[in-house]
Parts: sequence; structure tokens; C-alpha cells
Amino acid sequence: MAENSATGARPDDFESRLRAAGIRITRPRKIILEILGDKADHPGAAEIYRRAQRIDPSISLATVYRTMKLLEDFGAVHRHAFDGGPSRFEVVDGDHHDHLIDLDTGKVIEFHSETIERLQEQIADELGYDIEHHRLELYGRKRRER
Amino acid sequence: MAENSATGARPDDFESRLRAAGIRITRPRKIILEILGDKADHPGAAEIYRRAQRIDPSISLATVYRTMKLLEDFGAVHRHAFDGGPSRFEVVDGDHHDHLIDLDTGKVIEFHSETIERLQEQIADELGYDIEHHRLELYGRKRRER
DNA sequence: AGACTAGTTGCAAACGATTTGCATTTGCAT
DNA sequence: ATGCAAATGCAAATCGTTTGCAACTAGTCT
Repeated sequence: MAENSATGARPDDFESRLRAAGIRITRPRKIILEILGDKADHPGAAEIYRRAQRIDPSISLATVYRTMKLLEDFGAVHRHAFDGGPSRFEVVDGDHHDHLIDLDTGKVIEFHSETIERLQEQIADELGYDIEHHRLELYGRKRRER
Repeated sequence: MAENSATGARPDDFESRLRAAGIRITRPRKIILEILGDKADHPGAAEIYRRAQRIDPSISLATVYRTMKLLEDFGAVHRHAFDGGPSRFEVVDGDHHDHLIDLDTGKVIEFHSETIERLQEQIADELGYDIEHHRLELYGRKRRER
């Protein structure tokens, strides 16, 4: 059955884009796309696997990894390894942003600073480099002002 | 500029600091400290192991890892996982800096921008967070202007 | 609808990086 | 020198991730 989530998940978009690229939409992939559609957090492979299993227990972790790789190569997903930990994934929806990781909860907050972006470009330029991509992560804890 | 070390290594500094903290200076540790004294690059555990073995073939990889952990906890070393790869280490020598990683060679260039630092603080502040540490990595390739 | 086939799956085994249990050695204070 | 807690080397264990392979499907072509 086709369920429409009012929260903004539109896996159909992805499905058609993938189809257009000649990528098969299989049952596992459909489920994973559905999960990623949430966009609420930055789940790791194990978490995606757990959620997928609740929908279809026959899904394997290997397929989760393979699908994430596929989506990453396709450019639909970004992979992060915050503080050297296991990979966590994030759906790419156009706008670039950086991350503030809550050290207590692991929660990820997104932010963007055009000024910082420009400064990065400038620095790389002065060093004679072209930036391919970059990674800015702030690790912190909620301010506890009493 | 600061002081310069012609041949580079001054492990004695570290040794005394570690001794003062009640940490035993064993043969393997002495060797690893000597290697880290170079500060020329950002070697990974395997590379440190390789270099250590050239000095004393009996050193084990496990000890390299244990020692790096020790030094990291001691605050003498920082651990990086550039682009999700294996850990690479860097001696901490006071001044903070960020990194530009040459995607072709893996070489790491250090830089620092007080402006960026301040902007980061400001952003975290606006989000209600105190920064514990942060990580800014630029990944790029040497500009090939002909 | 049935058949075909290349792409995809699940499983388990393989993998690379790192950690750990344990018996043996060693630093270093006595 | 002696003693003992701490550190070592080794091998096995762990974690996250990838891969080989035989069985299975999605999408296509009748």
C-alpha cells in the first residue's frame, strides 16, 4: 500500500531518480529508502538494519551496506565517521552543511556558515590547493547555564 | 619562530613529562617517542610499527596501539581518522591547527585561522553549545595551473 | 502470463583495524 | 640485588565492513 508521510519523506522521488539511472528498485532498497526518507537523524548501518528488520526481518546487514554504498556512489547519501566511529549516513538534499555533534547524546545538529566556507576556499587557495570536499565538525555539550 | 631541532627528536622532554606523571618509560615507549619526535608527518599505527621495528624488531603492533592510546589519553598525541581511514597520529605541541589533506599523496598540511575558530565558537554559542573540540579538514588536490 | 537473464540477495566466511587475555618479562623503587 | 606492579609479545577476540557464491527476483521480451 502506498502510504504518504506528511513529514516530508518522499521515497518515490528517489525511486524514480534511481530507476532513471538504471538501478533496480528491489524490496530491500525500497525499505531502506523509506527509512532514509525520515531524514530525522544520522543513523549508522546497524541502526538502519534494525529499522529495516522491523519492516522485513529477512533483510541482511550486508544488503544495508551494499545499498548505502550504492546510494553514496550515486550521490544520494553522505557518509560520516564522527570522531572515528562507525559510519553514519545522511540523505543529501541539495544544501551543504556542517555538523555539531552532541557528545552526550550523539545527536547531530546541522549548520552552515557561508563565511567559513569562503575562508576555507581562501586558505586552500593560498596553499595552492583546490578543495574537493571538506569536513567541519564541532563536538560539544549543551551549555548548562543555571 | 620557535626553537628548532636540527635533527628533530627531543624525546627527553616527553620522557620526563611522562615520568613525572608516574608513567614508566620502557624500551618500546622510548622508541615510539623517538619516532614521534620527528613530527614530520602524521603516521598511522602500522607505519609507526614499521619504523619501530627497524629499531627493535621485537616490538609488537599491540604495544604500538597501547602506547598511542596512552599518549592520547595523556594528551600528548591527537588521533585523526581522515576520511574514515585508519587512525593517524600527531604530536601535540601547543598550537592548535586544522588540516588540509592532499588527496593524491595523503600528505597533511597544517593551517590555522583565528577567524574560523571564532566563527565556530559563535555558531556553537548560538546553538546553545560549548565546544569540546572540533575538526576541520579540507580535502583537495594541488592546483594544476599550466 | 511465462520465460529469460543480469542484477541482487542472504548467508557465511574473509577482511582490516584495533583491542584484549594471559603468561612472561621488565622498569624502577626499595 | 630483590620484589612486584606494570608493561610486553603473542595469539585470539572483537568490531565494522566487505566479498564469494549459490539461490532468488526485477524488469524485459516475447
